Amino acid sequence: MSRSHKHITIQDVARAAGVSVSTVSRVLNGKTDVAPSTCERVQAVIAELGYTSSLAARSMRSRRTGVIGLIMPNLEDPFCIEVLKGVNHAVFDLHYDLIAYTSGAMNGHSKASRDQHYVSLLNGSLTDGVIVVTPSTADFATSAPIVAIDPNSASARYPKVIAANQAGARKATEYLIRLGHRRIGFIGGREDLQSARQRLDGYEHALRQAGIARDPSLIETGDYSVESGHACARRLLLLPRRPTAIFAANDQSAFGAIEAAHVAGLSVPGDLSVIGFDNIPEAATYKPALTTMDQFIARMGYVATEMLIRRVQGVRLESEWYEMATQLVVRDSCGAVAEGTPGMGAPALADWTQAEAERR
Amino acid sequence: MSRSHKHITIQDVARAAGVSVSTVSRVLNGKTDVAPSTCERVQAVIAELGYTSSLAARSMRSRRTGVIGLIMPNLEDPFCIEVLKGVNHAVFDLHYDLIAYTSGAMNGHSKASRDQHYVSLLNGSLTDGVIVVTPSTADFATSAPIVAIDPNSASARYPKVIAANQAGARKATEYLIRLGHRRIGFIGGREDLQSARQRLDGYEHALRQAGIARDPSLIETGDYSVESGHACARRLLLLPRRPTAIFAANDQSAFGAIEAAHVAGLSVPGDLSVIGFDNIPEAATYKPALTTMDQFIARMGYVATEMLIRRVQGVRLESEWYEMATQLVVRDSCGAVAEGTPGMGAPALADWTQAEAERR
DNA sequence: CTGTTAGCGCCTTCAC
DNA sequence: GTGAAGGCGCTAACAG
Repeated sequence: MSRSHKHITIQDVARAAGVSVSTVSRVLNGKTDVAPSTCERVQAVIAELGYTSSLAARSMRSRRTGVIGLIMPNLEDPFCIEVLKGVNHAVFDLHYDLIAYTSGAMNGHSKASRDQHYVSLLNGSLTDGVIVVTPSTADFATSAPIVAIDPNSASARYPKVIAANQAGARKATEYLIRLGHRRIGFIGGREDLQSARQRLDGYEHALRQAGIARDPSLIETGDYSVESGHACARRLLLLPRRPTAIFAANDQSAFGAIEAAHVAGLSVPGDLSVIGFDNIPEAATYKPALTTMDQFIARMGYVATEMLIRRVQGVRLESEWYEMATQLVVRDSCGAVAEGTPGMGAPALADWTQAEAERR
Repeated sequence: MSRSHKHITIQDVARAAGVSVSTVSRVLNGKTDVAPSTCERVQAVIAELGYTSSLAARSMRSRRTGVIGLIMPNLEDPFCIEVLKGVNHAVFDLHYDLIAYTSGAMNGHSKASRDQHYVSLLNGSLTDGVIVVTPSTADFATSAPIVAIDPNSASARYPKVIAANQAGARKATEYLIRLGHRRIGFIGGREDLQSARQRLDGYEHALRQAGIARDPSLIETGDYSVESGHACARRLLLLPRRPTAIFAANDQSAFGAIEAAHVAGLSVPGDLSVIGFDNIPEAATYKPALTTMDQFIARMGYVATEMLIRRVQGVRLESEWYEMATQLVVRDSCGAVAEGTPGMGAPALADWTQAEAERR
């Protein structure tokens, strides 16, 4: 199988088969103008030598490489992982290859530096096109097809797929209202993301619709992390009149909020209802299982890949913009507001400080 | 920022800076023999044009590309995801770039076809080296450095990192024994994996040590999936004398086992103790939180990356073989065996069929 | 049908 | 210090 320790190239194949490199190249690319006998012989040699053409060389010479790139800001983020799964799936179905690219950014690499990496990949034309998750820039210097998932700016000029955030957030809030809640806290996310703003919109819209007065103190802004969810929820629960429900704009914030509730000695959903957004896999196994808005993240990845590959193949997209519908997933973290809910109208302060003290 | 729609190449930079391409190449690669003034000017032009050298061209010409590859068999697998995180982290710390490669395998692509992809990547010298997770082949036809994580065969000739599976499984089983369990079921995994066999070894070793007779009917072989864990546990629980505890050789099997227990109307850990292996993130949030052996998967990825990069840089490894220690993580899925545990000595059949019927 | 000839963008001698 | 020339592995015109 493996005997040589040197790269074996198209030349080696040509020599072994007694033909020229171009002939080998032809059979490699499935050109039809090759004599069957020659073709067969070359195939045999290729198989025997275990030769595979170099992506680097190939992509330098030809337009099409058959691989698409995925650029993700943060591999620790379940959202990205879900996207990755969906893209992976699509790439498989469509007979492409995937190269997932990350500049190792976990703690905020500078945007400029990340963009540098993006361009590097694109510029290299290593890939036929690229999917960018929550891009930090609205404008890439490249001619290669790009599709964005959950872009940060409405002005992005390339095709994008994004969830129906406004409608989803509205539905989530309405669900809480239907459960009898009137004081509903909101934990938002990174303000640079379009989706975060849309979810806040949806929340406010639902409240207005229900005739509930807007209370700015019920609106917290975090960064979509568990920690920030915890911190935001803590502030909410310390309010003179604490909310009976919290809508966290992503699942991780919701986890943080539930954590905070437990620290405060509040039970979920008994004393506090919490609804999330995303429906990441952990939501189903969390304790309590999280009621949330599914935005079908993996499917977003799948759709984005389809769009990209269509563009790569020169097909005009019927729409530059795909909106993924959302769906309420009812699990165990929300309940109807009880008549005499403890804490209703009083801060959870007492429980909290006691609980905190115990943790020391 | 982005104005041109054409790839801008080193030539463009050279022209704009009024120097030759070789000079640009020199400053690009930090050669010292360039006049400071020239260097500065070139840098400025590079920045202004937003130029980045093409990975494809670079990797074709020079030995070092500064990127390492990661080949994973299956993105749906939490194990792989964890490895990915660890590798990503290390790559960041060591100032390399990462290209994660997957042949889109979810449903078993043939091994041959996957290997084809592996070789393609390696052969292309796009990367300086590659990390392979649970490789399906013990022998790659390439000279590029490789490090394997959790290899399938002891005979693999390249450096590897693997958990102390035997010792870990022993500790897990001993823990169950210490809890008073005597009938301990085992749910194993893919037999092609070295790790799976080692875990079975550890289990049997611990039993022998404790003077517990070996009962082949207590040993089930699955494939590390939730479904197979469920199926295996079902068989175990249907035994004339069902086990009071189950050691599942990975966390997903353990989840499946817990599922099966619930379907049978058995509570965990009340009626049945279940311990896993891996400590994937879901283990902590599962209900009940899973007691398991931590094998520090992400750290395995980190270590593998360090080993690989050391090899890439020509440093001789002190050892070709890194064994990751394991550690017991006690959570809520195991309990002491109760005196009159219901079902002890009797199959769970009655409950089962009833429960199954209800699900229809 | 097949071989020959140009490069793709870049790095590396080797001159000047 | 800097430029010119050659070639990495491959594909895409051209010739035969």
